[in-house]
Amino acid sequence: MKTHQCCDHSLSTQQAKEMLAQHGISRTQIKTKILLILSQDSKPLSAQEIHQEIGPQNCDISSIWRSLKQFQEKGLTREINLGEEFFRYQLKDPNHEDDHHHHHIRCRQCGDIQQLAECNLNVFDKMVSKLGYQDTEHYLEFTGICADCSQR
Amino acid sequence: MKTHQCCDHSLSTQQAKEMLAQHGISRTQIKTKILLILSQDSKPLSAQEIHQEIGPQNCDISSIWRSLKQFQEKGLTREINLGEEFFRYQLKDPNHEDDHHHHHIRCRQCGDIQQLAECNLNVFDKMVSKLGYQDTEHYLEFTGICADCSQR
DNA sequence: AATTTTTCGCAAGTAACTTGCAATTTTATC
DNA sequence: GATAAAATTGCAAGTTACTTGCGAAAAATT
Repeated sequence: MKTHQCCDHSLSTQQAKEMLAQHGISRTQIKTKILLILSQDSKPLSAQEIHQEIGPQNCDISSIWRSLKQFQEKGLTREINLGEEFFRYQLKDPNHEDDHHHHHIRCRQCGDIQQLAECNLNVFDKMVSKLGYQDTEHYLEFTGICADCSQR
Repeated sequence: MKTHQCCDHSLSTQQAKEMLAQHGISRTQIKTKILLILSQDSKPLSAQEIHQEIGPQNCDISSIWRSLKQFQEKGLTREINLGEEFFRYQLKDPNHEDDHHHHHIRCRQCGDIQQLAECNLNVFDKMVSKLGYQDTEHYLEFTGICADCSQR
C-alpha cells in the first residue's frame, strides 16, 4: 500500500463511542466498528471495503449504508468521489473544523489511491462566494497513471 | 436559467457530422443529435436530460448510453460529477485542446448549475506529476446554496 | 446496388444504494 | 438493575444508473 499517511488519527473504542455520543448517534457495535476502521485508514473507504473489513458474516451491508448515511447527516464524515462508480467515505478531523481536509489521486490503471497535501483552496471558496453562494464545498480529486503502472 | 454562457459553441448539423467523422464515429441521426444538444447547452447534461431533449419516443436510452460511452472513448466529451447520483456530459472544446475547460457550481437546494471561469489549475497537475503520475486529470466542482435559495 | 459492418430497439441483467418489516439491541425511566 | 420506549439490525424486495445480448435496421464499404 503506497498511501501516504500525513498523521495518524486512529481512535480507541472509547474515543469512537464518545464521538458517536457527541453527535447524538447511538453507540452500537456496528457504528463503533465503522468509526474505528475509518480512523485507521488514511485513504477513504467504500461501503464494500468497510463491509469486508468488518466481516460480511458479522453484519449486513444495509446497516453499513444506514450508518454511513447518518454519519453524513451529522457531519462526521466526508463523501468522496474518485471517478469510480461508487463513493468513498472519510472521517472528518474533529480538531480542525473546515480546512483540514485532503484531496487524493487515484491511478486509473491499478486503482491505487494516494493522499495529497492538506487542502489550501479557500481561494476557490471565496471565488464562488462572490457569485452569491453560501456554505460552499468543493470536490477536487485527481486521476492519472502512477509510476508503477507507466513502467509496465 | 441562470447558467452563465462564456462563449457559444453551438454546432450546425453539418459541423456535428464532421466532428463525428473526424473522430472515426459513424454519423447516425442519434449521435448527430446528441452532439447538437450538448453544443447548445453550456451546462453539462445527464443521459436522462439528453433523452428527454431528443424525445423518449424517438430513441431508446440505451443508444444514448452507447453513444456517450463512445464519445468518452474517442475523447469528444468530458464526464462530470457534480455530487449527484449520476454523471453529466460536456463537449470538449476542439479549439483549445487541454486547458480550456470549466468547473461548475451546483446549488445543493435547487440544483441550479452555473459555469465558472475557465480553469487555471495546471499548477495542480504539475504538483501531482511530481508524485510520478502521468496523464493526470483533475475534477474540481463546487456545491453551495445559491443566492435565491438562501433568501427563501 | 449489393455486401459487410456498425448501430438500434427491446428486454433482461448488474451494481450501488434504499426501504419496509419483524426481531433484536440500545437508551431512557423507574 | 429491571422494564418500557425508541432506535437499529438482518433480510428480502425495490429503485436507479448503467450495461449487454440479440435480431432488425441503418450506415459504411465495395
